[in-house]
Amino acid sequence: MVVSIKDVAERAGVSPGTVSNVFSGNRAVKAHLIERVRRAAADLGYYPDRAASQLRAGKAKIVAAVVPDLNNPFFTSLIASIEASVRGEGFDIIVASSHGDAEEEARRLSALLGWRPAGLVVIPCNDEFSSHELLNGSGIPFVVADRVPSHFEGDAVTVDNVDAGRKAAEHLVALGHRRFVVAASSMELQNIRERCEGIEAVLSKEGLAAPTLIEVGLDFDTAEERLGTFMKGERLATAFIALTNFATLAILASVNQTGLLVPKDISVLGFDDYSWMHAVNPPLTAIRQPVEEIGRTIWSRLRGHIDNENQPTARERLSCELVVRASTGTPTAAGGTLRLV
Amino acid sequence: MVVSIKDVAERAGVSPGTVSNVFSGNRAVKAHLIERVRRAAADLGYYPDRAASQLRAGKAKIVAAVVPDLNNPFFTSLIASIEASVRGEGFDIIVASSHGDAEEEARRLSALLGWRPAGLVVIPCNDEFSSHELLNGSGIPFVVADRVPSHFEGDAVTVDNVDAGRKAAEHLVALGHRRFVVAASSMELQNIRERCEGIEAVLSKEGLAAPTLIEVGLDFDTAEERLGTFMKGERLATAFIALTNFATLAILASVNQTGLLVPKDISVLGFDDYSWMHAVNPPLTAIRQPVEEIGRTIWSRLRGHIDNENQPTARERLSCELVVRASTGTPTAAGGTLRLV
DNA sequence: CGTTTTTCGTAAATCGTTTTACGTGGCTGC
DNA sequence: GCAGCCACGTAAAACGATTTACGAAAAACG
Repeated sequence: MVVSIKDVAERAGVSPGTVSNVFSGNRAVKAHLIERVRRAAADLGYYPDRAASQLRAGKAKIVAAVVPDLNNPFFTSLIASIEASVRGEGFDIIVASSHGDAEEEARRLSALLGWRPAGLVVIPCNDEFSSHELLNGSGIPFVVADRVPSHFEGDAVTVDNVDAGRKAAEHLVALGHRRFVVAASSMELQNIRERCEGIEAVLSKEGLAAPTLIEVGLDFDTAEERLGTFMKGERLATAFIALTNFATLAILASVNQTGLLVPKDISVLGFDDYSWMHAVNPPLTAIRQPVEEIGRTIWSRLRGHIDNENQPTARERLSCELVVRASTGTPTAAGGTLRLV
Repeated sequence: MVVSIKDVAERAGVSPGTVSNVFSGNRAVKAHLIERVRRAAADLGYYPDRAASQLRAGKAKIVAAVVPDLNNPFFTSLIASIEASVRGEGFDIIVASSHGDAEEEARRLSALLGWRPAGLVVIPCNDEFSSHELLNGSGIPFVVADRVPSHFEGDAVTVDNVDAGRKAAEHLVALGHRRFVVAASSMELQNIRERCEGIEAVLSKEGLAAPTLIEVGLDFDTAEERLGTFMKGERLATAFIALTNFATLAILASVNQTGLLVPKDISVLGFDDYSWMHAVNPPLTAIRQPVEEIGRTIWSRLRGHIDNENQPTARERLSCELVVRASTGTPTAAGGTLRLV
């Protein structure tokens, strides 16, 4: 029923080995035979069985990716970028979501390892990164992205998070802001802590008070809820800094709900950079992560390990960029702080 | 180097067949042997090689998905939803992007077919859907989603696009709007044509003029550009309808750029429903596609074919929902139309 | 207790490739 | 013209799992 290499060989009057060579290009085959094999394959609608091929050849031409949430545009755009890098070289990409759960992460990971992928990229769902050993034991090269635990030793690519925080804070301080609230997803995450660190470094250097910190959680709905209740309390601040894209959204929603005007009443600085951010009114000032470059870097690391068994591991740290649009401005003349009630 | 079933068998003092039975559950194994095998496997860090398993067993436990663009949140949220359905049943999902190119689509598709997946879902990049025969010939069940060519006969799940268009138009007409511009991605696409059809049906029933139609293309950047130049011309309208999420974004961007106020000067009705739409100011009225349900439906179709060789094909059509927020309102009293210059 | 049936372990065949080892014919160089 | 060497085709041995066929022991039954 399914047509195998043997059928093609028979029809073309050659041996299976020759057909294999025609398709894989592993050894030279005379032109007229190539022609015959191609025709036979086309007639029969043959395409090689990857499972068989992989079983024999040992190497996989897949890269697997595990991310915490396929509904988070940061993760999917990262996947898109990895896919773009990878497809040119004949690799397929197989994705799984850990749904933010460490056990699920381990399960998905070991399921994926069963495919013996050439490489694997994982964005851990928390800083424990308990799947760590599983991966180390597998002998399959992997790189950790975005959320990299502080103690982690292997290959990793992230952005320079403290610099990102710094850039955000410097921009706002330069505009004259003095009191900040920052909306973080979760302080359990190393990258988030680093972003905070960057902000705090700037503020303390300037002799300013530490920012008010709100942990808004990892998805939009809880973020909106927590910010909402926060807004109800009495707070002083002239600028909001978001530390993730969901936090950005949540801030925007809450600010709009309370009827504050951006940037007149309050400045908002977002994280990540998506189309909607410059379609909205006012267009959002934000810290842009170089998603494309992150994807490319991940692949080049992986690629290196695939080609060269003992390439040394490395930690790559790319830098973010502040893109200034209209949601940040000088604080209101009237005292420079605004009371939110 | 990699540990195989034979190594486990040896260590546990049983035959490979028994180990296989322990892991696959295909035949009963005595408890004490299960115990021994499990321990041996754990000690050695064994996990079954999926390629080998699939080669022998024939069946694949993968579903493959090909979409036009992994940066489009509609497609990725669909993938997320399919993944969620699929993972419970031990399937992995392997994704590819056709990058909007029919040839690439065919290439990716045949690459994926090589994995002999249990099922396949494809969102074609255009209405030719030339990969059609490739898929039919493969004998692998597949379902076409979202963009389904009119002539297509197989399994398909879409939303009821003409109804979606109708709902959008009815809402705006009820508010008192008379002149519309609709931003479509491309009229080459059946689903887009249907959405237009729905709108036009309502307008003509009400004796209103056909809407001004702009084709904004398939990604945000070209969309913004085309709408931008359109806005420069002189047009009369009180309401914008977007037919895709990128078109929504582009409309918003252009409207903001021209300084028009929503909904006072002009009403905007978006397509798809994402977090940012209700975080922005004003929150967007939009037509919501039931992404979750689409994903579930796709899987249930696929599932049916996997379990039952000759399940009849069917065309599922789910309905969209209008979610009314603040970006649509009654047209300005001053004549009901606004001249954009 | 003898017979039949069931349970469950093992050995060996098998899936569709790739790869190794070998063979054959043609070409080179002297 | 012969040794040596390519170039390239074929047969057969892998790869690591599942599955089939078989047999031994245990259970069921009268």
